[in-house]
Amino acid sequence: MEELYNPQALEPEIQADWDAREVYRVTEDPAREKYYCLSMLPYPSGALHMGHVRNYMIGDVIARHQRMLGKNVLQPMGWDAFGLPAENAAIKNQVPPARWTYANIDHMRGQLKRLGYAYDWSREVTTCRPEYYRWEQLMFVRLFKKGLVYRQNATVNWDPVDQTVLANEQVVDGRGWRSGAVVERRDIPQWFLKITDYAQELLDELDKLDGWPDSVKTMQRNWIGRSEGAEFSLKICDAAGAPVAGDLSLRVYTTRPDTSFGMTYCVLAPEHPLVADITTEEQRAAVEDFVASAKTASEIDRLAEGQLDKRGVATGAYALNPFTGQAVPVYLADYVLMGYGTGAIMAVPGQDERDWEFAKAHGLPIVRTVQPPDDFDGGAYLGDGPAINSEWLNGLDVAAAKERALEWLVEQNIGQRQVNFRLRDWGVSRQRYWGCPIPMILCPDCGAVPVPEEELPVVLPEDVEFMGVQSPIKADPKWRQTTCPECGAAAERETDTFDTFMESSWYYARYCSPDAEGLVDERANYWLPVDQYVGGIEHAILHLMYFRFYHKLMRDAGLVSSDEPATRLLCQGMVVADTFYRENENGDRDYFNPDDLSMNFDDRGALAGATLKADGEPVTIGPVEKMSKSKNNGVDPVHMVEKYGADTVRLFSVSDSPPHQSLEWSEAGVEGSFRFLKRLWRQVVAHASAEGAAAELDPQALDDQQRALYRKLHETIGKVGDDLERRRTFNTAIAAINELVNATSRHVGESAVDHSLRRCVWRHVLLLTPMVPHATQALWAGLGEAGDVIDQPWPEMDEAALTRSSVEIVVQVNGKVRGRISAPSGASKEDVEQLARAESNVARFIGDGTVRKVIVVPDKLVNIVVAG
RNA sequence: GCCGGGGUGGCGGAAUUGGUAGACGCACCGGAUUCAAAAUCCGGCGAGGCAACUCGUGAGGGUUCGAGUCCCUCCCCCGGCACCA
Repeated sequence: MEELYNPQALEPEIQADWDAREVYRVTEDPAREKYYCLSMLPYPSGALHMGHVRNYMIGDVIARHQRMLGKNVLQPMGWDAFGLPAENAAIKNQVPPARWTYANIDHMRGQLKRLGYAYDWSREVTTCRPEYYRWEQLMFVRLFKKGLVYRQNATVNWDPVDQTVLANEQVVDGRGWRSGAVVERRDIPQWFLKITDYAQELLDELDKLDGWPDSVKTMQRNWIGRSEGAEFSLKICDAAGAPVAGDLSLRVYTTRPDTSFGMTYCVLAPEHPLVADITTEEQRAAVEDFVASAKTASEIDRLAEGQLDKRGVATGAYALNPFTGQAVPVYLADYVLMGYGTGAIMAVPGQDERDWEFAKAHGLPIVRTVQPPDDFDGGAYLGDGPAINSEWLNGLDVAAAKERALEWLVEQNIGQRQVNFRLRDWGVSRQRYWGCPIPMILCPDCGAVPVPEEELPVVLPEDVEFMGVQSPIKADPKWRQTTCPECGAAAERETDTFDTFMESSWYYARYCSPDAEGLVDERANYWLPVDQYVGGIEHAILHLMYFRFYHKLMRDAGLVSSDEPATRLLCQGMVVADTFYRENENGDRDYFNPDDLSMNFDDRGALAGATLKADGEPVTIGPVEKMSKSKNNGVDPVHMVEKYGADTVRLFSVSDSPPHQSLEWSEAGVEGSFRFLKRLWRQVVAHASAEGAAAELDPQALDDQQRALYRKLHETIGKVGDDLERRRTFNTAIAAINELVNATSRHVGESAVDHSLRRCVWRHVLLLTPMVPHATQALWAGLGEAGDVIDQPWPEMDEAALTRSSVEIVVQVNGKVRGRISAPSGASKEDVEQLARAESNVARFIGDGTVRKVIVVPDKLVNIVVAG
């Protein structure tokens, strides 16, 4: 065993050994309890950053701990390899997206291995490979046949110069990022998955996900946005309430049918199909004008410009309020969205803030139908109260009036109870090249026809010229042209590709049977559901919703048997760091990397200033922010591994804050972790060389001091296990181990029992193995122990070791600590009280006062309440 | 605006069920070692006070023998959603 801790020498050696023996490879074994620990797969952007390192450490600690607890642990890794950055890189570097992606994967795999993560690389998944995406295509074809897929027009950003669709992030200030042309909104046909069919189940089962953070569940609930109300029809009429030609009617959705008597107008969304039919001649020009302006200005643009005023126009038409028999005007306004409910509303300004504002802006009447409290002086009243101005509803509270109004609508046969969701169907078409081809054929006669299953996969050509304007498969007639599988006529392939969320919606299942002839095979049911999923909170809604949805699709296709894909979810915090910048002449900030700066500290050690090494001039210290390229505050993990070794980087990345909180990167902190490992190493080496052959410890032979250390050991075992498994607070687990190491180094006894005791403690470097697997392996071997640390059983806490003969009890007088006493463990209330009163300082504070009450918390605390 | 999570020393954070506030680490200070430095080891480290003590967990109030923890009012920060009828 080396005298000095030398991670650069020992880590690669241990990693090569793991690799050669494939120690993290697992197979299904029904006789053993399984544990599936999964971290969200990375996009192969080029190099690992600190965020990756910390994220994967969280999963690695859990996986390694579970393995030592005896479980059959699956921890896989793969690559979310399709996506826009590869296209951007292709343009910048003149490399085909595939080549750039595969090179990045090779590089990043090497980096992951250097950090020592316990992955089963035999199950690696790369989503841009046909062996992977062919099954995604098959699933899509089957979903199409099942009626869960449809094609419909949807709006995209269209660059009229480049003649291409742009992703939202490619639109800068309303212009195309390359061409600079003003981007248009254009409707083109796109593919949708019917996630809304599963809205209710996706909502209901959130209640069963006890192991998911509340924040994520709340976000999903809001996103699904279930609301209960009524849908009903109103007849279109003239201003006098007389019927118009064509017998038109308007259907509206409301959550407040109780307020129907207060309807003073109706509103249609600008895109509503009824608009053309009901608009009167006098209003036609104004309506067309409004519809055109509503199309150009997107909601988001207007929000950004603060234009939340209620724009709208009268159609000239009227609708008959079935409750009152009165005709109310029908307006058009862009505060009503075509995509929700029926795209039309009854407006009740007395009870709805948006309607109130519109009514005020357009001079429309307002009728209150719920009596507000006397002190209410606002506009629309949204609270509870008795119904007023509502004939047969008058006097009922909101809930009762809702029910009564609903019953009435059903009796009249004009409406019914209706549940609506905000959740939209999932648009999966992307007009990009670097994605999975959508396996559909567009036939002029038969329409959209799926590619026959036996012809899958539809392979995306990888060796292409790609300039970033036109997708190579859209540009290539040979790729496009095919024949219709149904009628045999000439037809064209769909040239859109899937949203990359499609690949990341089922990769976790593919890992279970990576070579299956199908999406998955029966092995999936051994591993699924995932026991612990780890990933960023930014995926709280989209990915984690699609992931749940796709699991249910696979379940309903008979592929998996569970209802939910993951039982426990941990969303890790960001890695953040100080920023440093100077303002340039344009008023923009030029950010500097900490590597290029000299830091100055004040008397108290706080960062007081920094200067650029290059010119010696000061820079401004900015706020602590997420490590990023744009803020130039990133630290290269590889550089850190070269300097300190993987174990130090691993240890620090989980030491300084709990996993779900952000971690402030501090090189001084990294050095602290490094110092700890060096200190541990020195002590174990000293023990192994001087006391190597110590006998097995006999707990009965311990004196008080020795027993105290032995107790500390077992307290630590208990705490670390609990922190790693239940609480997932790795920082406190590490702090506890730190305390144990400190206590052991202070233990100076030299007897044979002391030697045995120390040996017993040092064998428990096992507690650090999940965080620091290389160093603990070397120490384990150095202690003369055989085998791999990663396969040692997790230490068990000895309850008997925790017992104490006497305990220190805090004595309070009127809630303030006035003394400490030593009492036999488990002493009676009376005995403890007597000891407490006898303590001199306590006695002083009781003085002549009358003791009113004595509270005793056994073995912990006494509080003596004194009056006077 | 609505929803969720926070606010504790110079800093990151700990305090798990209402029971000793500040574990552990960083920074800093003092000492040992050294020709010297680095490294290492020992000690100190919330504020005020010689001390006894007093004060102290964003602000104010409350419940309690006892509140960082529970309740009410308010301020600030972070994240999500944002005309969803």
